[in-house]
Amino acid sequence: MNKTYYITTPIYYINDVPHIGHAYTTIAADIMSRYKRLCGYDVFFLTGTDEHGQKVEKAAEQHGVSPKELADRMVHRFTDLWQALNISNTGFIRTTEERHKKVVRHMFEKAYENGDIYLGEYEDWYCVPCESYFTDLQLKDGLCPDCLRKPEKLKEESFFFRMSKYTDRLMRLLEEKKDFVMPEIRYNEVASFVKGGLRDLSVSRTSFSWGIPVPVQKKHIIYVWFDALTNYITGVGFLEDQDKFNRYWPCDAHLIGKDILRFHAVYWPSFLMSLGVEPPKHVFAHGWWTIEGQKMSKSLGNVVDPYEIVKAYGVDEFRFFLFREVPFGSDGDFSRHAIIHRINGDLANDFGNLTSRSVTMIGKFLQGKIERPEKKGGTDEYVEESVRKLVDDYQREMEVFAYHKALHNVFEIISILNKYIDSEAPWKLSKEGDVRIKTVLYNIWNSLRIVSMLLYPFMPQKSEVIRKALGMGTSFQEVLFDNEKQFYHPDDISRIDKIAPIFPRIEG
RNA sequence: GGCGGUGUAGCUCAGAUGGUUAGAGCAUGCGGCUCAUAUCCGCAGUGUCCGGGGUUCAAUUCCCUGCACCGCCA
Repeated sequence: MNKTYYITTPIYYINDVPHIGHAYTTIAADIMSRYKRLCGYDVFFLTGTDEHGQKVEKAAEQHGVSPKELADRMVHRFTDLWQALNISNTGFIRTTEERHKKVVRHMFEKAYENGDIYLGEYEDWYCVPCESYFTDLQLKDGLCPDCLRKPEKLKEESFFFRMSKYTDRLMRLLEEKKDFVMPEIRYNEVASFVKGGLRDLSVSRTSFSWGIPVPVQKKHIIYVWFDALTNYITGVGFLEDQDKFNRYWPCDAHLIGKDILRFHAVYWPSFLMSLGVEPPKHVFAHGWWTIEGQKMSKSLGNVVDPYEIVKAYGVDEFRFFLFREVPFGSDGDFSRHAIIHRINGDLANDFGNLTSRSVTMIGKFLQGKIERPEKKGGTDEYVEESVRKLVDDYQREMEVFAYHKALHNVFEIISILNKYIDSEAPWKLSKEGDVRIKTVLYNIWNSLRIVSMLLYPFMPQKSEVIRKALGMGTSFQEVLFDNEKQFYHPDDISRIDKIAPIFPRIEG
């Protein structure tokens, strides 16, 4: 394998309780990873946890343990969830790991040698729960604009990164690569931000100690972004395994929420420029979920626990819903009603029922075998051509993270198949002893096999079940998209027959 | 305050270098089939395409302006 693909999620703050937002980004990355593997890529998929900072330090104090102990305890909340959600990450990084600290120190030293780091003084308002600094102007009636709690006034010595120096180079990067930031609306935001000129960035703090000390002056702790973002190069072996690093870097895509766009699209590339490392190819910022029409917040108590959704509706159903319901990149609303509606409409009625009726007919009319077509007629040609075209469209959309459009194409195929069955009425062909029934069921079988592959990145488990129901002995993990998207006659499949509903309707 | 976005059927949205009856899904009503998970298929709709003005033979689509909502920045 010589084609590689490297995709990341942000590293999640270890102190957070994982919610639908964390799940969303991670599933999105998993979908692309699985899709790229199908296409024959050697995929590196990195996620992890950000474990430094004042909040962890304070929480540890409260629990009477060391910050590292606390982190060790908390990290399972994420790793367990990724297992429950069927996340196929190939790497997991924690910022407390030695390999990471080494890279952060190296990056700092390099920048220092370049003259990109200097000692200055930092004065601002700091909100502890949000771990964010605000200027006077940003405060809302003297309170933190995010959480409306009272911030602390801080004035301290701090190291600064000379980001201002990189304004022009970033501008050039943006002009040369219009898809550096996706979707377009986010690109525009970043471009206008950079155009306004970049200010130097405070990259150290003396107000807490849980973090990576500045190499030249240990009382300073390297501050969040200079530490956290670095994980993306640590995770693929920077300084440790140069071959691996060269193999995967530059990263194909950093998937993030829109709230951390600036850090990824502006700070991170400028850090890399200072280090003399290529910037990533794409940064994709997605939107936010509201819950039952309301903003998700701890105080409202409406934070959605992904485990509960999975328990209530199923992993694949949840994964599917997130990307079928809303264009990837836009905001969306999660509601009980909406997910049930999707499951019943798209999965049970359209797709599940199509699968059921198809395998039953193959069992009943062809004794569970797929025969070679002998005669064409009706809309046979149309179906095959449509599938071919829609598969191409699907691939085009997947390439640009337009998951919703990709899924739209899949459901277009499903709709065509339901109509095809209706118009060709295999039960009638069977009764009349028309050999074209072989052709019709051959087309349905092939189309369905292809559809299950197209849905595999979104619903890995259910797709395998369907593949098996279609008599296939191999799993999607051993299959190549380009081979599998063809219509072919299978000669070594097991007998196909009626199966229990794969997506039962949810009543009530 | 600066920059950008959005406003189209009951709901969610698509759309047209300006040109015959403006589309899809869902929801609603009626009809059909029986292979299928009371599933599927067909038919039927309804729209001041945000308001106002302009350009044009012709604008919902272009321009200006107003209103509403949203995002980024200060």
